[in-house]
Amino acid sequence: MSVLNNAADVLRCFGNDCPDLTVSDVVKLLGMPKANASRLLKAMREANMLETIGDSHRHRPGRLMLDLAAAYRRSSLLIGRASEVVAEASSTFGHTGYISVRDGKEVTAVADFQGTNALRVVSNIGRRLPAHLSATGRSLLARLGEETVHALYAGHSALHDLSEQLSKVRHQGFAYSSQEATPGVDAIAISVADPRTDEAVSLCIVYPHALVDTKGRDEMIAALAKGAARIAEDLGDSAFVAPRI
Amino acid sequence: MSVLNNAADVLRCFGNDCPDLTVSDVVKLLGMPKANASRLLKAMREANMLETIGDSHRHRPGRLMLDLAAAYRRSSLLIGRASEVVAEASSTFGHTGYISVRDGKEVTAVADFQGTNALRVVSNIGRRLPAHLSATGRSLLARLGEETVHALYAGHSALHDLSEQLSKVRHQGFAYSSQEATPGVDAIAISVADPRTDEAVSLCIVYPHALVDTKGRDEMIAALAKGAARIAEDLGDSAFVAPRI
DNA sequence: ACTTGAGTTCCATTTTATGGAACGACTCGG
DNA sequence: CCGAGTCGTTCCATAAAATGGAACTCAAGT
Repeated sequence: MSVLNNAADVLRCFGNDCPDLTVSDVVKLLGMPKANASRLLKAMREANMLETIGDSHRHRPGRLMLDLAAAYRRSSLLIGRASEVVAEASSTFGHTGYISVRDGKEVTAVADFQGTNALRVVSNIGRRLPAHLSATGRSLLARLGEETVHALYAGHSALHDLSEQLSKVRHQGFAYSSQEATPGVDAIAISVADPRTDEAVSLCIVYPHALVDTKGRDEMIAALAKGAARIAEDLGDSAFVAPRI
Repeated sequence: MSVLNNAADVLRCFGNDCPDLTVSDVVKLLGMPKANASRLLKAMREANMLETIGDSHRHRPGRLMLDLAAAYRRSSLLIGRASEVVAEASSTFGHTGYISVRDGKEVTAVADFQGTNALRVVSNIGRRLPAHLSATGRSLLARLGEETVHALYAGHSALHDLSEQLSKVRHQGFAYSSQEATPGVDAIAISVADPRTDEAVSLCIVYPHALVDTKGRDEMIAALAKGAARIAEDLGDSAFVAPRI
């Protein structure tokens, strides 16, 4: 089913900095004969996997794709439970929260809860980030064994640093970052898993560095920790480490 | 490219009340030989369009699909502008807001903004609703010509009622529903379009009926109307009707 | 009018999908 | 422990696709 793989490759092109695609974009990005690219996009259009923007030749994901992320969320008890916790914490503290999943060396947010404070971190749902460069990602990587992480990041220059960070996360029970991915933005993240389905998600709160002191941070960690601990207990996540602040 | 169509049909199965699919579900729903269903799901799995839940035979949309809704949002200036307006209104009034698009006779939310009030309407992003049964849908249908609506709803028993409702919407410049789709929930919706791309979106606020009187409702209409009017002006939406309260 | 670039269509060849049937894995009830 | 039922996968010859080079259209830009 090489068409399917080609179609998937096209969809993968809609990355962080590519809101739309033309036939020649696809030719360039995937190195495909343009006859194929043309027919492929046409077929994807007819299947509602893509749609053209206005009457231009630019394509974006089609209506069919709009509901799938929601279906993903609905398929997972774990995501639902985690969303309740983060929604509550986001509402209480006024900061933006996420639920994220890991996919190899990347993490993606699957749900977001906008903060209510005047100064808040803007949601970036649907953007893939390198797992090792964010608190969310590290909280998820920390769930993997030391060896698994080594295998995943074999040959990666950041492996040594990462290992140290992860053992700290494993010990603390939460991941923390201060102004790492974005200047002025701090994040806390706690992961929890559903052993029945092998899923792991990260509960994350992001907030402006200038607005929160250590005490405020610890209150948020405690709030997430409490919710995560209950989820871990209910679903039987024996690997869960209760955060120690 | 019939595989693509079959794959699209499978994805379409992830509707409102179907969080996951097995091979036999696909056989039943699509009337496909089970050999094909088995191979199709396998291929879709390998293309990351689907993934299995844990080690069961149940499938849900794959990681590849998670970012596409976000890519759709990013591809549209109109959605971005509309999101700003609704986020602001949602934050000001504390009620939940949406941005929705129409797809034939259905509407889907593409972005949502959770309310902050203790009693608020829970977001239902990614659920397809019949356009004629919601304020959001009617605000979008009202943009179509009378004839287009007739063609779209030809033979539909609700056509007569709908026509009346739509002419009211056209005249008022906004759509309103009280306890229509959900008991106790009211909604206001205003649509605006980008003539450059032929897109139309609906800006919508939903709120508990018991919490808002006519004055409060009119304030929200005014807030949405102001934002929508600015978008209409900036993008050149000449069909926009400024709401009269 | 000529060039350039993007997109589509054509056609013979190769590759892939199709679906009936056989097969393997698992569950339930006796 | 057996057999019926359900579910999913694999096999195979046939039928139906995708493939890619080249020709073609269309719309700028010079």
